[in-house]
Amino acid sequence: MAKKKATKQEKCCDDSDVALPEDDTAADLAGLAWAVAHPARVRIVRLLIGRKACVCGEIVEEITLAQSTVSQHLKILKESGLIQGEVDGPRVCYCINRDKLKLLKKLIAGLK
Amino acid sequence: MAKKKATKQEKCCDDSDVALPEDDTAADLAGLAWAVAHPARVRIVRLLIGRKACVCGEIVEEITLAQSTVSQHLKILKESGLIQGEVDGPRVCYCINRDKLKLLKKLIAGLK
DNA sequence: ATCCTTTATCGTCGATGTACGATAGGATGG
DNA sequence: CCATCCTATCGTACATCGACGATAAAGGAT
Repeated sequence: MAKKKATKQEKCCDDSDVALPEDDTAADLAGLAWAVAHPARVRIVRLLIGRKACVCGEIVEEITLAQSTVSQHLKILKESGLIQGEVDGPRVCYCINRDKLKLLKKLIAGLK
Repeated sequence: MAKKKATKQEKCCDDSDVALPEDDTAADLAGLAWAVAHPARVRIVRLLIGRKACVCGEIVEEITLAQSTVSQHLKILKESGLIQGEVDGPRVCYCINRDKLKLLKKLIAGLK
């Protein structure tokens, strides 16, 4: 039962035994991809990339969502490590974590 | 009330008015990112990149999940456009959509 | 001390994701 | 035609997301 007789196809499915390389990065990539897997979060990330940093309130103005919803998205982004929040008096100043962004790019670019 | 007295910070938050460029791509990026936002799907994508193509059954063997679950992940990947399935007799042969993969890479790399 | 501003968290609701077993559908082989 | 193999889909259960309003918490400002 090891070899099929190739009834009609010859075109499909090579049997090369590609061991999946470093499977732990799958979770890393999934986590970072998940962070940008929502349009609002993509917009936030782009906004933060465009500026050096940005106060939460400004983000809420840009994104047409309730403040609490934006806050949740910020939390998700923060948990992924893609952004960082720094308390600045009564406000919170968010900025991109360039290293994480670089890692995301590397992992995506490494898909080959 | 337009300017704050800068009580203690000077370091934070530039006010440059960066209009978010092409917001429609946010949804595209979110959709593609969503496709790889799960470890199992990352593994599937990598598997399909490593080989030219792969039958569903082989994928099920590689991924330690029930066949029905793998089938669902394949469906999600197919809906994102990242992979394509071609019926090949009783089997289904999956392969990467290189164009979509390229688009994903482009969108991620364009995050700057 | 009190008010106001800013942000995070809570509670809720509906929708969706993730996982599984069971089952149906389609194609091949005997 | 019937049995078998492969895959998709269904049904279910639980967890989580995504959205909102309301509220709490923390830090100025008066």
